[in-house]
Amino acid sequence: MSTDAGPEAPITARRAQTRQRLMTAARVVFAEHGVEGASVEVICERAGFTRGAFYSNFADRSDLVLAIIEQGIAFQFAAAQSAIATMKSAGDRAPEELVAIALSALTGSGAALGTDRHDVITDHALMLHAARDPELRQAYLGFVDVCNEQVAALIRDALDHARITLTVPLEVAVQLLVATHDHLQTLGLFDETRADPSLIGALLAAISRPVDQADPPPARLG
Amino acid sequence: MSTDAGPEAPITARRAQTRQRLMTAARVVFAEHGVEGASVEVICERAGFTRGAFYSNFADRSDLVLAIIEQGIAFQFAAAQSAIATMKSAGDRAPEELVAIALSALTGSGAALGTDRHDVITDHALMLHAARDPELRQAYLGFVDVCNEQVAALIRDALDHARITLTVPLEVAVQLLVATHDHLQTLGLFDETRADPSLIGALLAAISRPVDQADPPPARLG
DNA sequence: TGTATCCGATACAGTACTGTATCTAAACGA
DNA sequence: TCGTTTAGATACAGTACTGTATCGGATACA
Repeated sequence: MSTDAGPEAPITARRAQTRQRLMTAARVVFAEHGVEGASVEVICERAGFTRGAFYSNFADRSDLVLAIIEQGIAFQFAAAQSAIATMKSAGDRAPEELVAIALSALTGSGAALGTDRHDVITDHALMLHAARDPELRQAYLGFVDVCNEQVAALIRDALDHARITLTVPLEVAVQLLVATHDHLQTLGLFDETRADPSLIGALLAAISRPVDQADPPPARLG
Repeated sequence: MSTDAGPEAPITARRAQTRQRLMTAARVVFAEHGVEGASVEVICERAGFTRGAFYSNFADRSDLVLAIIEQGIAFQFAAAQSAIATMKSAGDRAPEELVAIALSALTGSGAALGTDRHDVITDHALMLHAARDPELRQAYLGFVDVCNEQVAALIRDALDHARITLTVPLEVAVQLLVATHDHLQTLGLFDETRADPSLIGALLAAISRPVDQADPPPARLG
Protein backbone atom coordinates (compact mmCIF):
# COMPACT_ATOMS: atom_id res chain seq x y z
CA MET A 1 0.00 0.00 0.00
CA SER A 2 0.88 3.60 -0.48
CA THR A 3 3.26 2.91 -3.33
CA ASP A 4 3.12 3.20 -7.07
CA ALA A 5 0.43 1.60 -9.16
CA GLY A 6 2.60 -1.46 -9.83
CA PRO A 7 2.49 -4.33 -7.35
CA GLU A 8 6.01 -3.71 -6.16
CA ALA A 9 7.54 -0.54 -7.46
CA PRO A 10 11.34 -0.74 -7.11
CA ILE A 11 12.49 1.79 -4.57
CA THR A 12 15.68 3.51 -5.50
CA ALA A 13 17.36 5.93 -3.16
CA ARG A 14 16.43 8.87 -5.34
CA ARG A 15 12.83 7.81 -5.50
CA ALA A 16 12.66 7.36 -1.75
CA GLN A 17 14.08 10.81 -1.26
CA THR A 18 11.55 12.41 -3.55
CA ARG A 19 8.80 10.55 -1.80
CA GLN A 20 10.02 11.78 1.55
CA ARG A 21 10.32 15.36 0.40
CA LEU A 22 6.76 15.21 -0.83
CA MET A 23 5.57 13.79 2.47
CA THR A 24 7.45 16.36 4.49
CA ALA A 25 6.06 19.17 2.38
CA ALA A 26 2.61 17.67 2.71
CA ARG A 27 2.81 17.79 6.50
CA VAL A 28 3.58 21.48 6.34
CA VAL A 29 0.72 22.14 3.95
CA PHE A 30 -1.57 20.05 6.14
CA ALA A 31 -0.70 22.28 9.05
CA GLU A 32 -1.48 25.38 7.02
CA HIS A 33 -4.56 24.32 5.13
CA GLY A 34 -5.82 21.23 6.87
CA VAL A 35 -5.61 17.70 5.56
CA GLU A 36 -8.71 18.18 3.45
CA GLY A 37 -7.75 21.62 2.21
CA ALA A 38 -4.28 20.68 1.05
CA SER A 39 -4.19 20.32 -2.73
CA VAL A 40 -1.76 18.08 -4.51
CA GLU A 41 -0.73 21.08 -6.53
CA VAL A 42 0.32 23.14 -3.52
CA ILE A 43 2.07 20.20 -1.89
CA CYS A 44 4.16 19.63 -4.99
CA GLU A 45 4.98 23.28 -5.34
CA ARG A 46 6.09 23.31 -1.70
CA ALA A 47 8.28 20.28 -2.23
CA GLY A 48 9.82 21.78 -5.36
CA PHE A 49 8.33 19.22 -7.73
CA THR A 50 5.59 19.13 -10.29
CA ARG A 51 2.53 16.92 -10.11
CA GLY A 52 4.32 14.45 -12.33
CA ALA A 53 6.58 13.52 -9.46
CA PHE A 54 3.64 13.18 -7.18
CA TYR A 55 1.65 10.79 -9.31
CA SER A 56 4.78 8.83 -9.95
CA ASN A 57 5.09 8.24 -6.21
CA PHE A 58 1.54 8.09 -4.96
CA ALA A 59 -1.65 6.69 -6.42
CA ASP A 60 -3.60 9.76 -5.37
CA ARG A 61 -4.12 12.22 -2.57
CA SER A 62 -5.54 9.78 -0.08
CA ASP A 63 -2.68 7.39 -0.71
CA LEU A 64 -0.36 10.15 0.41
CA VAL A 65 -2.39 10.73 3.55
CA LEU A 66 -2.26 7.06 4.39
CA ALA A 67 1.49 6.95 3.87
CA ILE A 68 1.95 9.92 6.17
CA ILE A 69 -0.15 8.35 8.88
CA GLU A 70 1.80 5.12 8.62
CA GLN A 71 5.06 6.98 8.81
CA GLY A 72 3.84 8.85 11.85
CA ILE A 73 3.05 5.59 13.60
CA ALA A 74 6.43 4.18 12.73
CA PHE A 75 8.07 7.31 14.04
CA GLN A 76 6.11 7.00 17.24
CA PHE A 77 7.29 3.47 17.82
CA ALA A 78 10.86 4.45 17.21
CA ALA A 79 10.50 7.24 19.73
CA ALA A 80 9.17 4.74 22.23
CA GLN A 81 12.16 2.49 21.78
CA SER A 82 14.51 5.37 22.28
CA ALA A 83 12.62 6.50 25.36
CA ILE A 84 12.81 3.03 26.84
CA ALA A 85 16.53 3.00 26.23
CA THR A 86 16.87 6.39 27.87
CA MET A 87 14.88 5.18 30.84
CA LYS A 88 17.08 2.14 31.34
CA SER A 89 20.13 4.31 31.60
CA ALA A 90 18.48 7.02 33.65
CA GLY A 91 20.24 7.29 36.98
CA ASP A 92 18.24 9.00 39.65
CA ARG A 93 16.58 11.90 37.95
CA ALA A 94 13.50 13.61 39.26
CA PRO A 95 10.36 11.62 38.62
CA GLU A 96 8.74 14.52 36.77
CA GLU A 97 11.66 14.45 34.44
CA LEU A 98 11.40 10.73 33.96
CA VAL A 99 7.72 10.91 33.30
CA ALA A 100 8.36 13.78 30.96
CA ILE A 101 10.69 11.54 29.01
CA ALA A 102 7.98 8.95 28.80
CA LEU A 103 5.31 11.40 27.80
CA SER A 104 7.34 13.32 25.33
CA ALA A 105 8.01 10.07 23.54
CA LEU A 106 4.48 8.80 23.49
CA THR A 107 1.17 10.48 23.47
CA GLY A 108 -2.10 9.82 21.81
CA SER A 109 -1.72 12.71 19.48
CA GLY A 110 1.76 11.78 18.41
CA ALA A 111 3.83 14.87 18.88
CA ALA A 112 5.72 15.66 22.05
CA LEU A 113 5.51 18.80 24.13
CA GLY A 114 7.73 21.44 22.67
CA THR A 115 7.50 19.89 19.26
CA ASP A 116 7.31 22.22 16.32
CA ARG A 117 4.03 23.98 16.02
CA HIS A 118 3.33 22.64 12.60
CA ASP A 119 3.91 19.08 13.71
CA VAL A 120 1.44 19.42 16.52
CA ILE A 121 -1.19 20.88 14.24
CA THR A 122 -0.57 18.27 11.59
CA ASP A 123 -0.81 15.38 14.01
CA HIS A 124 -3.96 16.85 15.40
CA ALA A 125 -5.43 17.28 11.95
CA LEU A 126 -4.49 13.75 11.01
CA MET A 127 -6.12 12.45 14.16
CA LEU A 128 -9.29 14.28 13.25
CA HIS A 129 -9.05 12.97 9.75
CA ALA A 130 -8.76 9.44 11.08
CA ALA A 131 -11.77 10.00 13.31
CA ARG A 132 -13.87 10.57 10.21
CA ASP A 133 -12.94 7.40 8.41
CA PRO A 134 -14.15 4.13 10.02
CA GLU A 135 -11.20 2.18 8.72
CA LEU A 136 -8.61 4.70 9.81
CA ARG A 137 -10.49 5.03 13.07
CA GLN A 138 -9.92 1.38 13.82
CA ALA A 139 -6.27 1.61 12.93
CA TYR A 140 -5.82 4.67 15.07
CA LEU A 141 -7.44 2.94 18.01
CA GLY A 142 -4.96 0.09 17.79
CA PHE A 143 -2.22 2.67 17.67
CA VAL A 144 -3.55 4.36 20.79
CA ASP A 145 -3.67 1.01 22.58
CA VAL A 146 -0.08 0.17 21.90
CA CYS A 147 0.98 3.68 22.81
CA ASN A 148 -0.85 3.47 26.10
CA GLU A 149 0.82 0.20 26.91
CA GLN A 150 4.19 1.68 26.19
CA VAL A 151 3.43 4.77 28.21
CA ALA A 152 2.36 2.54 31.06
CA ALA A 153 5.59 0.60 30.92
CA LEU A 154 7.62 3.76 30.78
CA ILE A 155 5.79 5.33 33.67
CA ARG A 156 6.15 2.25 35.81
CA ASP A 157 9.87 2.29 35.09
CA ALA A 158 10.07 5.98 35.88
CA LEU A 159 8.30 5.59 39.20
CA ASP A 160 10.40 2.58 40.10
CA HIS A 161 13.50 4.62 39.52
CA ALA A 162 12.13 7.38 41.70
CA ARG A 163 10.87 5.02 44.47
CA ILE A 164 7.35 6.30 44.17
CA THR A 165 4.03 4.48 43.90
CA LEU A 166 0.75 5.45 42.39
CA THR A 167 -2.40 6.00 44.42
CA VAL A 168 -4.54 5.25 41.37
CA PRO A 169 -4.49 2.28 38.99
CA LEU A 170 -1.77 2.51 36.41
CA GLU A 171 -4.24 2.70 33.52
CA VAL A 172 -5.94 5.63 35.18
CA ALA A 173 -2.62 7.36 35.66
CA VAL A 174 -1.76 6.83 32.00
CA GLN A 175 -5.06 8.31 30.85
CA LEU A 176 -4.71 11.31 33.12
CA LEU A 177 -1.13 11.96 32.16
CA VAL A 178 -1.74 11.65 28.46
CA ALA A 179 -4.83 13.82 28.76
CA THR A 180 -2.89 16.51 30.57
CA HIS A 181 -0.04 16.32 28.12
CA ASP A 182 -2.36 16.68 25.14
CA HIS A 183 -4.15 19.51 26.85
CA LEU A 184 -0.93 21.43 27.35
CA GLN A 185 0.10 20.76 23.82
CA THR A 186 -3.15 22.11 22.45
CA LEU A 187 -2.98 25.13 24.71
CA GLY A 188 0.53 25.72 23.49
CA LEU A 189 -0.81 26.13 19.97
CA PHE A 190 -2.58 29.27 21.10
CA ASP A 191 -0.09 30.62 23.58
CA GLU A 192 3.19 28.92 24.29
CA THR A 193 3.51 30.48 27.70
CA ARG A 194 0.42 28.66 28.86
CA ALA A 195 1.77 25.22 28.15
CA ASP A 196 3.29 25.01 31.61
CA PRO A 197 4.68 21.51 32.12
CA SER A 198 4.45 21.89 35.87
CA LEU A 199 0.83 20.92 35.51
CA ILE A 200 2.06 17.41 34.86
CA GLY A 201 4.13 17.59 38.01
CA ALA A 202 1.08 18.70 39.97
CA LEU A 203 -0.95 15.83 38.63
CA LEU A 204 1.82 13.41 39.38
CA ALA A 205 2.03 14.67 42.94
CA ALA A 206 -1.70 14.21 43.33
CA ILE A 207 -1.73 10.61 42.18
CA SER A 208 1.42 9.28 43.82
CA ARG A 209 3.31 9.05 47.11
CA PRO A 210 6.79 7.92 48.24
CA VAL A 211 7.02 4.15 48.17
CA ASP A 212 7.98 3.66 51.80
CA GLN A 213 5.34 5.91 53.29
CA ALA A 214 2.54 4.26 55.23
CA ASP A 215 -0.72 3.73 53.42
CA PRO A 216 -3.04 6.54 54.45
CA PRO A 217 -6.69 6.13 53.55
CA PRO A 218 -6.92 7.92 50.20
CA ALA A 219 -9.36 10.81 50.13
CA ARG A 220 -12.61 9.39 48.84
CA LEU A 221 -15.69 11.06 47.55
CA GLY A 222 -19.39 10.23 47.88
CA MET B 1 -19.35 41.25 10.64
CA SER B 2 -20.56 38.02 9.18
CA THR B 3 -23.53 39.64 7.46
CA ASP B 4 -24.33 40.76 3.99
CA ALA B 5 -22.17 43.18 2.06
CA GLY B 6 -24.33 46.13 3.09
CA PRO B 7 -23.51 47.90 6.35
CA GLU B 8 -26.68 46.72 8.00
CA ALA B 9 -28.61 44.18 6.02
CA PRO B 10 -32.20 44.07 7.27
CA ILE B 11 -32.76 40.80 9.04
CA THR B 12 -36.15 39.37 8.40
CA ALA B 13 -37.29 36.17 10.05
CA ARG B 14 -37.07 34.27 6.80
CA ARG B 15 -33.58 35.50 6.16
CA ALA B 16 -32.46 34.54 9.63
CA GLN B 17 -33.87 31.08 9.17
CA THR B 18 -32.08 30.57 5.88
CA ARG B 19 -28.89 31.78 7.45
CA GLN B 20 -29.27 29.36 10.31
CA ARG B 21 -30.04 26.45 8.04
CA LEU B 22 -26.91 27.20 6.08
CA MET B 23 -24.85 27.36 9.24
CA THR B 24 -26.27 24.14 10.58
CA ALA B 25 -25.61 22.39 7.31
CA ALA B 26 -22.11 23.81 7.28
CA ARG B 27 -21.33 22.31 10.67
CA VAL B 28 -22.31 18.89 9.36
CA VAL B 29 -20.19 19.30 6.26
CA PHE B 30 -17.30 20.54 8.39
CA ALA B 31 -17.53 17.35 10.40
CA GLU B 32 -17.44 15.25 7.25
CA HIS B 33 -14.91 17.10 5.15
CA GLY B 34 -13.09 19.39 7.52
CA VAL B 35 -13.45 23.14 7.70
CA GLU B 36 -11.04 23.62 4.82
CA GLY B 37 -12.47 20.82 2.72
CA ALA B 38 -16.05 21.97 2.91
CA SER B 39 -17.08 23.68 -0.30
CA VAL B 40 -19.77 26.31 -0.43
CA GLU B 41 -21.43 24.23 -3.08
CA VAL B 42 -21.78 21.14 -0.88
CA ILE B 43 -22.91 23.18 2.10
CA CYS B 44 -25.69 24.76 0.07
CA GLU B 45 -26.76 21.44 -1.36
CA ARG B 46 -26.89 20.04 2.15
CA ALA B 47 -29.01 22.93 3.36
CA GLY B 48 -31.34 22.60 0.42
CA PHE B 49 -30.37 25.91 -1.14
CA THR B 50 -28.37 27.10 -4.10
CA ARG B 51 -25.30 29.24 -3.90
CA GLY B 52 -27.48 32.26 -4.53
CA ALA B 53 -28.87 31.94 -1.03
CA PHE B 54 -25.41 31.58 0.37
CA TYR B 55 -23.93 34.69 -1.17
CA SER B 56 -27.03 36.58 -0.22
CA ASN B 57 -26.33 35.75 3.43
CA PHE B 58 -22.56 35.60 3.67
CA ALA B 59 -19.80 37.59 2.07
CA ASP B 60 -17.80 34.46 1.36
CA ARG B 61 -16.70 31.16 2.82
CA SER B 62 -14.56 32.58 5.58
CA ASP B 63 -17.36 34.88 6.63
CA LEU B 64 -19.46 31.79 7.23
CA VAL B 65 -16.73 30.20 9.29
CA LEU B 66 -16.44 33.30 11.42
CA ALA B 67 -20.19 33.40 11.96
CA ILE B 68 -20.19 29.77 13.05
CA ILE B 69 -17.37 30.33 15.49
CA GLU B 70 -19.16 33.33 16.96
CA GLN B 71 -22.35 31.38 17.28
CA GLY B 72 -20.49 28.56 19.01
CA ILE B 73 -19.10 30.99 21.55
CA ALA B 74 -22.52 32.46 22.18
CA PHE B 75 -23.92 28.99 22.63
CA GLN B 76 -21.18 28.19 25.09
CA PHE B 77 -21.98 31.20 27.21
CA ALA B 78 -25.64 30.31 27.21
CA ALA B 79 -24.76 26.81 28.34
CA ALA B 80 -22.72 28.28 31.16
CA GLN B 81 -25.61 30.37 32.36
CA SER B 82 -27.88 27.38 32.33
CA ALA B 83 -25.30 25.31 34.19
CA ILE B 84 -24.95 27.97 36.84
CA ALA B 85 -28.70 28.00 37.27
CA THR B 86 -28.75 24.23 37.56
CA MET B 87 -26.01 24.37 40.14
CA LYS B 88 -27.88 26.88 42.28
CA SER B 89 -30.86 24.61 42.49
CA ALA B 90 -28.86 21.42 42.88
CA GLY B 91 -29.73 19.87 46.20
CA ASP B 92 -27.20 17.37 47.44
CA ARG B 93 -26.11 15.43 44.41
CA ALA B 94 -22.86 13.54 44.20
CA PRO B 95 -19.89 15.81 43.55
CA GLU B 96 -18.97 13.88 40.43
CA GLU B 97 -22.40 14.65 39.14
CA LEU B 98 -22.08 18.31 40.01
CA VAL B 99 -18.71 18.57 38.38
CA ALA B 100 -20.09 16.72 35.40
CA ILE B 101 -22.73 19.39 35.10
CA ALA B 102 -20.05 22.03 35.17
CA LEU B 103 -17.87 20.27 32.66
CA SER B 104 -20.58 19.30 30.26
CA ALA B 105 -21.51 22.94 30.06
CA LEU B 106 -18.06 24.33 29.57
CA THR B 107 -14.93 22.93 28.06
CA GLY B 108 -12.17 24.32 25.96
CA SER B 109 -13.33 22.44 22.92
CA GLY B 110 -16.89 23.53 23.24
CA ALA B 111 -18.94 20.38 23.07
CA ALA B 112 -19.96 18.37 26.10
CA LEU B 113 -19.38 14.70 26.77
CA GLY B 114 -22.05 12.70 25.06
CA THR B 115 -22.63 15.42 22.53
CA ASP B 116 -23.33 14.36 19.01
CA ARG B 117 -20.34 12.99 17.23
CA HIS B 118 -20.47 15.53 14.49
CA ASP B 119 -20.58 18.40 16.95
CA VAL B 120 -17.48 17.17 18.68
CA ILE B 121 -15.62 16.78 15.42
CA THR B 122 -16.77 20.14 14.17
CA ASP B 123 -15.77 21.95 17.33
CA HIS B 124 -12.44 20.25 17.22
CA ALA B 125 -11.95 21.17 13.60
CA LEU B 126 -12.92 24.76 14.30
CA MET B 127 -10.46 24.89 17.16
CA LEU B 128 -7.73 23.68 14.87
CA HIS B 129 -8.80 26.18 12.27
CA ALA B 130 -8.55 28.94 14.84
CA ALA B 131 -5.10 27.75 15.83
CA ARG B 132 -3.90 28.47 12.29
CA ASP B 133 -5.10 32.04 12.10
CA PRO B 134 -3.36 34.53 14.41
CA GLU B 135 -6.45 36.67 14.74
CA LEU B 136 -8.79 33.80 15.47
CA ARG B 137 -6.13 32.40 17.76
CA GLN B 138 -6.31 35.49 19.91
CA ALA B 139 -10.08 35.41 19.99
CA TYR B 140 -10.11 31.75 20.90
CA LEU B 141 -7.70 32.37 23.72
CA GLY B 142 -10.00 34.96 25.21
CA PHE B 143 -12.79 32.49 24.88
CA VAL B 144 -10.79 29.84 26.71
CA ASP B 145 -10.04 32.28 29.49
CA VAL B 146 -13.63 33.14 30.13
CA CYS B 147 -14.60 29.50 29.94
CA ASN B 148 -11.97 28.56 32.47
CA GLU B 149 -13.20 31.23 34.83
CA GLN B 150 -16.71 29.94 34.51
CA VAL B 151 -15.60 26.37 34.98
CA ALA B 152 -13.71 27.45 38.07
CA ALA B 153 -16.78 29.14 39.49
CA LEU B 154 -18.93 26.14 38.74
CA ILE B 155 -16.50 23.72 40.26
CA ARG B 156 -16.13 25.77 43.40
CA ASP B 157 -19.90 25.80 43.72
CA ALA B 158 -20.08 22.08 43.12
CA LEU B 159 -17.49 21.32 45.76
CA ASP B 160 -19.15 23.67 48.22
CA HIS B 161 -22.37 21.82 47.77
CA ALA B 162 -20.62 18.53 48.34
CA ARG B 163 -18.57 19.75 51.32
CA ILE B 164 -15.30 18.89 49.69
CA THR B 165 -12.10 20.86 49.27
CA LEU B 166 -9.36 20.69 46.70
CA THR B 167 -5.82 19.60 47.51
CA VAL B 168 -4.53 21.53 44.52
CA PRO B 169 -5.05 25.15 43.48
CA LEU B 170 -8.35 25.74 41.78
CA GLU B 171 -6.74 26.75 38.49
CA VAL B 172 -4.79 23.51 38.47
CA ALA B 173 -7.97 21.56 39.13
CA VAL B 174 -9.72 23.34 36.28
CA GLN B 175 -6.91 22.55 33.87
CA LEU B 176 -6.80 18.92 34.88
CA LEU B 177 -10.53 18.48 34.71
CA VAL B 178 -10.89 20.17 31.36
CA ALA B 179 -7.95 18.19 30.03
CA THR B 180 -9.49 14.94 31.16
CA HIS B 181 -12.86 15.85 29.78
CA ASP B 182 -11.42 16.74 26.40
CA HIS B 183 -9.39 13.57 26.41
CA LEU B 184 -12.47 11.44 27.01
CA GLN B 185 -14.34 13.30 24.37
CA THR B 186 -11.64 12.71 21.80
CA LEU B 187 -11.36 9.07 22.75
CA GLY B 188 -15.10 8.79 22.36
CA LEU B 189 -14.75 9.77 18.73
CA PHE B 190 -12.90 6.54 18.12
CA ASP B 191 -14.74 4.24 20.49
CA GLU B 192 -17.60 5.40 22.61
CA THR B 193 -17.11 2.66 25.17
CA ARG B 194 -13.73 4.10 26.07
CA ALA B 195 -15.05 7.48 27.05
CA ASP B 196 -15.59 6.33 30.60
CA PRO B 197 -16.63 9.34 32.70
CA SER B 198 -15.45 7.61 35.85
CA LEU B 199 -12.01 8.82 34.93
CA ILE B 200 -13.17 12.27 35.96
CA GLY B 201 -14.37 10.84 39.24
CA ALA B 202 -10.98 9.24 39.81
CA LEU B 203 -9.23 12.51 39.12
CA LEU B 204 -11.57 14.36 41.39
CA ALA B 205 -10.91 11.87 44.16
CA ALA B 206 -7.19 12.33 43.71
CA ILE B 207 -7.28 16.10 44.01
CA SER B 208 -9.82 16.55 46.77
CA ARG B 209 -10.78 15.47 50.27
CA PRO B 210 -13.78 15.92 52.59
CA VAL B 211 -13.83 19.43 54.00
CA ASP B 212 -13.79 18.52 57.68
CA GLN B 213 -10.97 16.02 57.49
CA ALA B 214 -7.69 16.99 59.10
CA ASP B 215 -4.99 18.35 56.82
CA PRO B 216 -2.63 15.46 56.06
CA PRO B 217 0.68 16.35 54.45
CA PRO B 218 -0.03 15.96 50.75
CA ALA B 219 2.14 13.42 48.97
CA ARG B 220 5.05 15.32 47.49
CA LEU B 221 7.60 14.36 44.97
CA GLY B 222 11.25 15.21 44.57
C1' DT C 1 -55.54 43.93 -5.03
C1' DG C 2 -51.77 46.21 -6.81
C1' DT C 3 -47.11 47.48 -6.21
C1' DA C 4 -42.56 47.66 -4.11
C1' DT C 5 -39.21 44.95 -1.89
C1' DC C 6 -36.63 41.17 -0.92
C1' DC C 7 -34.69 36.71 -1.17
C1' DG C 8 -33.22 33.00 -3.30
C1' DA C 9 -32.58 30.77 -8.12
C1' DT C 10 -30.32 30.85 -12.44
C1' DA C 11 -26.86 31.90 -15.70
C1' DC C 12 -22.18 33.00 -16.59
C1' DA C 13 -17.17 33.74 -16.54
C1' DG C 14 -13.11 32.60 -14.65
C1' DT C 15 -9.92 29.86 -11.75
C1' DA C 16 -8.01 25.89 -9.42
C1' DC C 17 -7.53 21.33 -9.24
C1' DT C 18 -7.39 16.33 -10.59
C1' DG C 19 -5.61 12.63 -13.02
C1' DT C 20 -3.66 10.70 -17.40
C1' DA C 21 -0.76 10.39 -21.32
C1' DT C 22 3.40 11.51 -23.24
C1' DC C 23 8.01 13.10 -23.34
C1' DT C 24 12.95 13.96 -21.93
C1' DA C 25 17.00 13.89 -19.35
C1' DA C 26 19.55 11.65 -15.94
C1' DA C 27 21.18 7.25 -13.84
C1' DC C 28 22.50 2.65 -14.48
C1' DG C 29 24.14 -1.67 -16.30
C1' DA C 30 26.69 -4.21 -19.75
C1' DT D 1 30.26 4.23 -24.07
C1' DC D 2 25.89 3.00 -25.58
C1' DG D 3 21.39 1.30 -24.90
C1' DT D 4 17.96 0.72 -21.23
C1' DT D 5 15.52 2.00 -17.49
C1' DT D 6 13.39 5.31 -14.67
C1' DA D 7 12.05 9.47 -12.45
C1' DG D 8 10.17 13.52 -12.96
C1' DA D 9 8.45 17.39 -16.36
C1' DT D 10 5.15 18.85 -19.64
C1' DA D 11 0.88 18.93 -21.99
C1' DC D 12 -3.90 18.03 -22.03
C1' DA D 13 -8.78 17.08 -20.98
C1' DG D 14 -12.15 17.22 -17.83
C1' DT D 15 -14.33 18.52 -13.42
C1' DA D 16 -15.36 21.21 -9.35
C1' DC D 17 -15.56 25.32 -7.36
C1' DT D 18 -15.82 30.45 -6.66
C1' DG D 19 -17.96 34.72 -6.99
C1' DT D 20 -20.93 38.01 -9.70
C1' DA D 21 -24.70 39.68 -12.28
C1' DT D 22 -29.28 39.14 -13.29
C1' DC D 23 -33.82 37.35 -12.94
C1' DG D 24 -38.36 35.84 -11.11
C1' DG D 25 -41.51 34.53 -7.63
C1' DA D 26 -42.90 35.24 -3.03
C1' DT D 27 -43.96 38.54 0.66
C1' DA D 28 -45.40 42.67 2.78
C1' DC D 29 -47.78 46.64 2.89
C1' DA D 30 -51.00 50.22 1.29
